[in-house]
Amino acid sequence: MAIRIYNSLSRQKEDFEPMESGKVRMYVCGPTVYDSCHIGHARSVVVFDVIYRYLAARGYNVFYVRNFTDVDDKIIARANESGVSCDDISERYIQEFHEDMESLNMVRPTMEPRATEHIEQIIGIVSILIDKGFAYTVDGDVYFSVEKYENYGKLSGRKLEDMVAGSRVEIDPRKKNPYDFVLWKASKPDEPLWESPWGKGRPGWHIECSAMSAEYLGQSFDIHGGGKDLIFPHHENEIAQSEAAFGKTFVKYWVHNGFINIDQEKMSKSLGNFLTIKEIVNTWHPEALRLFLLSNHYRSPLDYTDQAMHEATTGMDRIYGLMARVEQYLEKPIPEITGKDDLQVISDKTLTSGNFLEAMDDDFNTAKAIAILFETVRKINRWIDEDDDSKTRLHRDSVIEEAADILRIGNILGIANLPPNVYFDRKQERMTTLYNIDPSWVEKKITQRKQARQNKDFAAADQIRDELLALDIILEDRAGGTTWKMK
RNA sequence: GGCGGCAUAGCCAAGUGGUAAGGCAACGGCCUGCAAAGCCGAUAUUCACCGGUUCGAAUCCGGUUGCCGCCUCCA
Repeated sequence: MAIRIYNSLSRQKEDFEPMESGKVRMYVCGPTVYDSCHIGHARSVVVFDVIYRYLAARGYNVFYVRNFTDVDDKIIARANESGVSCDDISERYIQEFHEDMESLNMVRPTMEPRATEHIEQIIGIVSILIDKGFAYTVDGDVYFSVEKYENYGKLSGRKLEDMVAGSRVEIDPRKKNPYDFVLWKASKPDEPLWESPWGKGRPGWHIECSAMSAEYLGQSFDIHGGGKDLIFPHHENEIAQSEAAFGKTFVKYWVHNGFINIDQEKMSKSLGNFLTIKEIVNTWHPEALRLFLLSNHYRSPLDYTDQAMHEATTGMDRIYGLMARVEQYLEKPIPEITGKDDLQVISDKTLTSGNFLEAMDDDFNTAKAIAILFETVRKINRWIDEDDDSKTRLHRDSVIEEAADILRIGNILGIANLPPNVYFDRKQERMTTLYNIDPSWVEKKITQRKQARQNKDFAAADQIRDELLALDIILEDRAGGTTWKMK
């Protein structure tokens, strides 16, 4: 059973066969580090995180590169605005990016190279392109000549002729074709610069990815990913540069994730509807965000709303609620049940529940995978319900087996891997802070209510419960005592 | 103007030829002092609309309508 991946280049799903058997080389465009990361970055990064985890779980040895663009007009603008160096800006946002990634439970890529650390390689490729006649210099700038590369437009599905006709591109008289793009920019005052054969300057945007991917993955590699918006011009230009320079197929499978809207509106700075990862994670549990992001197919657009996050939160509560219940049922903590096995290889035989692998093999259908996860949750809840009356624990083995599946599936989706009490404690902490509620006061109320219930004074007990409910605090009377949670 | 995508229950959403997953919400039942949680049950004769192919279509083809994205920095 082969993994099938939708290839943006061929516009169809293809059987996945890596160039080198058992090994996958994957490059994903990382952020330009001039500002905080937003939910759009989160989606891209979570999608490829799951793809990475899944390929690893399917037994591939995955070499995963995600770059930082740390030299760029926007970084320079930021630096000049705030009177600090470009390095200060990029350092600061790289660090912030790593914090965000950690909060989202992201696996670190094999390499996280920076553009500025590969100037030598960039100059090397630009030189090759000039030597081969694909690039030309003007006043210290170097441009790629799109007309010289015959396949220009093959990824984005455009023809040069069509594009020039209805073009919105400003005409730069120094370019031979309006779609020629800059490989090397002559430096202006107050800009970072490097020595080059064409004078002092800095790399253009697209060339760094060609240079860094070649450096770590080779001139041909398996998977190149990024947001849909990067198809044109960024990835189109990468193909042109790399294939022109190296004379071989650049990438076998192009994978692009869809965009996020906020309340049905395109997210943009001008509309002021930008949501940073930090803002979201302050309000919602990071795993709820992951669940939300993975609940749609990765190529579809996805609408971020408070309601959607609420639903995802309820979903995570349900999963962790089940896990807590399993612990109670088996009288041991979850990690003991399964053993701690991060990214272990899984096969048809490993998983007993549903067709998780089938779902994921089909172009990483995480929505379907999540459905299987919930079906498993329901199944286990049912078994435990059935066993509640008996001392025989008839379903004990099945519960163990399928609870382990939940962890394995969760491990690939990057959710449900916390001990349940940690999840609920953190959630409660976050909520009580957010709502400004004192947990010890709640405990006091619960004790009062317990007293009332023991005295069969249910009116008083219910009054306390209503009082707490008014503050969005929900009580649950369980065998072991009353627990509470925030709505 | 060019290129591409989407339209499935109140909402979100999977499903690309064999008779509609899953989640949220709401409803009925079990459980409970009552709740909550959990479980069970009933919920789309039907997949924007029209036509075609087929024994059979949400799924393929043609057309219509509506929404969206890219073509400029963008995940």
